[in-house]
Parts: sequence; C-alpha cells; structure tokens
Amino acid sequence: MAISLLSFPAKTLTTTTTPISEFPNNPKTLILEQCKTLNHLKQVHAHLIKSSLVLNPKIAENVLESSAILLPGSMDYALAVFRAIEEPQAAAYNILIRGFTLKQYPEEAVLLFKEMRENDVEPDKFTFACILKVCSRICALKEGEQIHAQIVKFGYGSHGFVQSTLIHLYAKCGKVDVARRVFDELPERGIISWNAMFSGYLKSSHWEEIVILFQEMLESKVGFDEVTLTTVLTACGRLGKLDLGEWIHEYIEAKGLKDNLKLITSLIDMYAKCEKVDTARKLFDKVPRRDVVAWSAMISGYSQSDRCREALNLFHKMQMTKVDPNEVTMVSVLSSCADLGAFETGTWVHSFIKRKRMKLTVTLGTTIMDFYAKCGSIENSLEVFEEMPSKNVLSWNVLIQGLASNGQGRKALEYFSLMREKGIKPSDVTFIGVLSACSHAGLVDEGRDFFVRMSIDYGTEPRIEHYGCMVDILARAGLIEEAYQFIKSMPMEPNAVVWRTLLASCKVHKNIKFGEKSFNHIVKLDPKNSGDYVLMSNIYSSVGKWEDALRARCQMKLQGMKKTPGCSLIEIDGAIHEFFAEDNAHPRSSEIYDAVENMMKRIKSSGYVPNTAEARFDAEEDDKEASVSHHSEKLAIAFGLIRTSPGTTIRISKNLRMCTDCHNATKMISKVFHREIIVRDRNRFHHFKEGSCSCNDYW
DNA sequence: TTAGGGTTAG
Repeated sequence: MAISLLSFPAKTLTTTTTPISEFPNNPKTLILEQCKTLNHLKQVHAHLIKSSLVLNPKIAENVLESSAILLPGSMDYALAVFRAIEEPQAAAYNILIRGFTLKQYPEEAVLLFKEMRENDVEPDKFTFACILKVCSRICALKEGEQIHAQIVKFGYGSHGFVQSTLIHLYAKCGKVDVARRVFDELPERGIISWNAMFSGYLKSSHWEEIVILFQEMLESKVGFDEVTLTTVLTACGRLGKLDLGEWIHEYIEAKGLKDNLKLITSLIDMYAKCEKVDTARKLFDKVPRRDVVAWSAMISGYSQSDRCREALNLFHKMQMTKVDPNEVTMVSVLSSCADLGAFETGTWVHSFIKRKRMKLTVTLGTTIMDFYAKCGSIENSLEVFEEMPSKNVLSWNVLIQGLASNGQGRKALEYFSLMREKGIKPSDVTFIGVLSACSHAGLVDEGRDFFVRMSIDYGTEPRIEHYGCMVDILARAGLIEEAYQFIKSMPMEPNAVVWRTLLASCKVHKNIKFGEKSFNHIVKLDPKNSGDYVLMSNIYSSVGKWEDALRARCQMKLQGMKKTPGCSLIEIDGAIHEFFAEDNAHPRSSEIYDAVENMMKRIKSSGYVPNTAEARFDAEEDDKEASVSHHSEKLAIAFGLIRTSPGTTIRISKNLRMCTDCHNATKMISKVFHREIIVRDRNRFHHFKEGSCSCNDYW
C-alpha cells in the first residue's frame, strides 16, 4: 500500500542520520520513512548500490521520486540518479518531468521530454498529461501542438486526463477556439473536460460562453461539481447575472457546500459585482476562516462599488487578524485611496508594500502610479513608473493621463513619444490621454494632428470619447463654433457628454448662443442632470442676464431636480473629513466657520473680490457673499489651515468642478498663507501656489 | 505517478 508523506508527522522523523542495516521488502516505504534530508537519501542510495538493488528499475524509480519530488531543493541529485539508470523508461522520465515542473524548471522538463523522444522511449498517458501541464504553464504553444500530434499517434487522444490538459493548454495560450474544438470533438465528456473548458473561457474572459456552456452542461445530464460552480459564479459576477448566481447560492445552501471557501469567495464576489455588496458582506461575515482571497474579494467589492471608505475600514479590520494582505489586496486598497484622494493613507500603504517586500507586479505598480497621480503627486507617480520592473500599456496610459490632468500636457506628449520609441503599441485609451493632454495644455494643432493620425498611423478608430476630447480641445481654445460644427459632423450620434463638454466651454468663454444650442441638445438626451441647468444658469449670470439665469434654475426646480451638493474631502492624520456647502455637521464646525471668516478677511485685504455670480439663487443678495464663502472647498481649506502645520501642502478632492469664486479665492489663499493647495475637481487638478494655478485659469 | 476553481489597475 502506498504511504503518503502526510501520514508521517514531522516529529516522528529523525533529523540525525540513522545507520541502515536491513532493507524491508518495499524500499520506498523505507525511503519515505527515513529520508528527510538529502543526506539520508544518499545513505539509502549507497546501500542500494552496494546491494545492487538499484539495478531493479522499480527501486531506482523510488530513489528518483524521493530526490526529485519528495525532497525539496535542487534537481541535481535526481538528475545524477537518472543518468545512472541504464535504459530509463517512461516511468523514470515522468518522475523527472514532474520534478522539474514542481520545482519551477518547466523548460528543463520540455528538454527532457525531447530527449525522451530522441531516445525512442515510448511515452505513456502520464507523460502526456505531465508535459502538457508544463507547456500550458509556460505557454509553449508550438511544443504543445507537436505533443498533441504525438498524442493522436500513440492513441491517447481519448484519454480523459490527456484531453482536459490539452483543452487547458490551448485555452491558456490564448487559443480558446482550438480548445473548444478539442472539447467539441471529445467522444465522451466528463465533468473534468467541461471544467477545463470553463477554465479556458475564464482565463480569456469569455464570460457569456461560460453561462451558455453551463446551460448545455445542465442539459447534458453529466452533472457538475464545486469547481464548475466556482467558475460559473465568477462569470455571473462579470455579467451581472444575479438570477443565475442566486440559483447557485440556493444550490450551495441546499447541498451544504458552505465549507468550500473558494466557492463561498466566488459567491461573495458575484454578489459584490451584481451591486449587492451588503449581501456579499453578510456572507463574508459568516465565513469562519477567511483567507487572503476572501478578504481581498470583499475589499475589492467595496472598492468597485464606489464604497471606498468601507473598503479602507475593512482593510483596517483585516490588519487586526493574522491574515497577511497580498499584492491583490493592496491594489483594491490603493485604488480606494486614489478614489478618495486619501494621500496620507495611500502613502502609508505604499511604504507598507515596500516594508513587506511585496512584488511590484505590473498591476500593483500601475495602481500605485495611479494613486499618486490622482492625489496630484505626479512626481511620485513618475518615480514608481521608473522603478517598475515591467510595465504594460496600462502603465503608460496612467502616466500620460496623470501628467495631462496635472497640467503637464507637454510632458505627457513627450512620454507618448518615448512609448513609441520603446515599441509599445498605444491603445485607444492612450489617445484619450494624449488628446486630453493637448486639451489641458491648449495644444490645438497637435490635438487635431493626433486625432487624424490615431486612425491612419495607429489603426485606432476614434470612439465617441475621442470625439469628446476633440470638442474639448477646440472649445477650450475658444473655437466654439468650430467645435459645434465638429459635433455636427460626427459619424455617430453625439451623446449628452459631448454636448456637455461644449456647454462647459461656453461657460468659460461666456458664449450664450452655443451654450443654449448645447443645452437644448442635452435636455433631450439626459433631462435629469441638474448640473447642466446650473451650468446654463451660470453662463447667463456671467454676462449679467439674471432673469435668464433665474429661469434656468426655476426650470430645474420645476422638474423636481436639486443641484448636486458640492462635497469636498480632506484627509488629516489619516482620517477623511467631508464637507458640504454651508455644512454644520462637522464636530468642530464653529471653529471652522471662524477660520473661514478669518481666511476670507485676510485674502480680501490682499485684493480678493468675491464673485457671487455663481451663488445660490435662493439667497438674498446680501447673503450671496456669505453663501459662496461657505462653499465646501473653502470649508475644507480652512479646516486644513487650522489642522496642519504651516507650510504643509493642503490636498482637497471635490465632486464637482470648482466655481470661479473658489478658484480666485484659493489662488489668493495660497499666496497669503504660503501654502501649496492641490484641488482635484471632477475634471482635473489645480495646483495652487503663490497666487497662481497650474490650470492657468482655464478649466 | 496524471486534471480543473475564488480576489487586482487605466
């Protein structure tokens, strides 16, 4: 009877070398019992050589198995044992191939298989299963195809294990269609083959196919297992197929499969992705032994549902447990920090990542870059970019976009050139970054040029987002009519976002005519967006058309809409403070209002004049000044001034665009209080320093 | 001696 190593508790193994005098009938038992170290094995091996027992192929294979698989460490000894076997057969080759695979030397395994074929040793079904596994791991498609041919030649084409590894190979190497062909041609399909096909679709993100195939599986009466359900649940999450997900949940409950952590984790993930984060959390709370994946799934559930504060709270809870976070956890945590503009917390997380020596994977590196860029710290973002051992097109996109939104349009374009020099193919998203760089930097001709070249030179057809960027470039530069004509000439129907872009520029350039035209289009496409009414109203006020301005506001109210309240966040000592306009919710509210008053007084004496054109309309004229002085960003800045030491940079993130008055005031605050103030509004960054802003008053 | 499943970025 075979003995598993697991049945020997470590304490029964001796660490000292025990002389071996007699051999039992089954030397493998002995080897397993005694050989904890290579020295043990060497001793046994020496005896086997002396007694010539090693000439028995079965015994030699046992020594081989011990050295290649059971003992950790290098494959040198195993290889020496193997070389001493006179005519090794498939079984010996298989052990060595498994050893190389186990110890992460897949290339050696492939070479050994080649040698085996050159020596005319006939492979068996195990050889094929082992070597195909290696090929899929290193995506060795060419070798895999050759092996496939041999499988057919040797008549193992209908062997279940071989088939499923073949499906895996093709799917892993991106040939999901070939995998499907293999699957379709199977004379008999067991659950394993179905699961292999599911896993192929999973790896290539063919979510829809998983659900369709699952339907077929149910009809085929072959049954399914927990592995099937795990993959199908993942697909349900990606597709938002809550009904099927719930059906599987009921099945899990009914069959008592709740001890399977992988299954429950995919259930948590499914609910979170189907906008049922609270259901996901209830399930999560009931899991007795959560591992790092379960924690990460729940944290990412919050982060992807825009509940970033809860994501950070949960991460905090996780740190109180013994479960260590991994790179994947940190991606969700940092992306939450990025979303909130939580610079301090994110910076701490970055140092935590370094302290724990976590691997700087492309995804993690890109997320760190994005975090810094979204907190207005583009220098740090660049530094991480330079440090990253491997980068992909997403990393470049984050960098270009980050530079663009932080007001460094020209530098963004320099990096685009560098990206080309390095032979990285830009994606459609790259061009959104490039065009927005042109827009933020006022580079109209360059923008036009890129827009034309993106399809001609790079084969990327512009999507509606690219047209939107182009409208922004033209309109920001004051070419309002050209922007309007550009929209009219679009090959697709312009959406509300495109018209809104034009409307926003009409505000900057005080253009009533095209503002009204844009507004009329928007209300047809997206009538329930209060921001558009406010913007239109502000355009009227900016040229003194108060009645029209009031009419736009009334129109909004008549539709039952309320202006989205402005909200600003500031992080102090790792805690995030939230402010709304004229908000009294903060526990230190009266102190903050005093600080605002003091702040406004000081900037007024330095020449700031309040601009009440964008004040609330229901306020009395006298109150308008007070109203604008209580905008959320002013409250947050005042709080920042009293809670941080002199000279510290103040970082604010805001849900709407900054209004003209807040922009003027913040410029002055940066000068009077000698503070760098970075405001992230819904479109871009404003780096205020010594009285001016990086956006050059152009936003 | 052989296979398959859960969490991540623009």
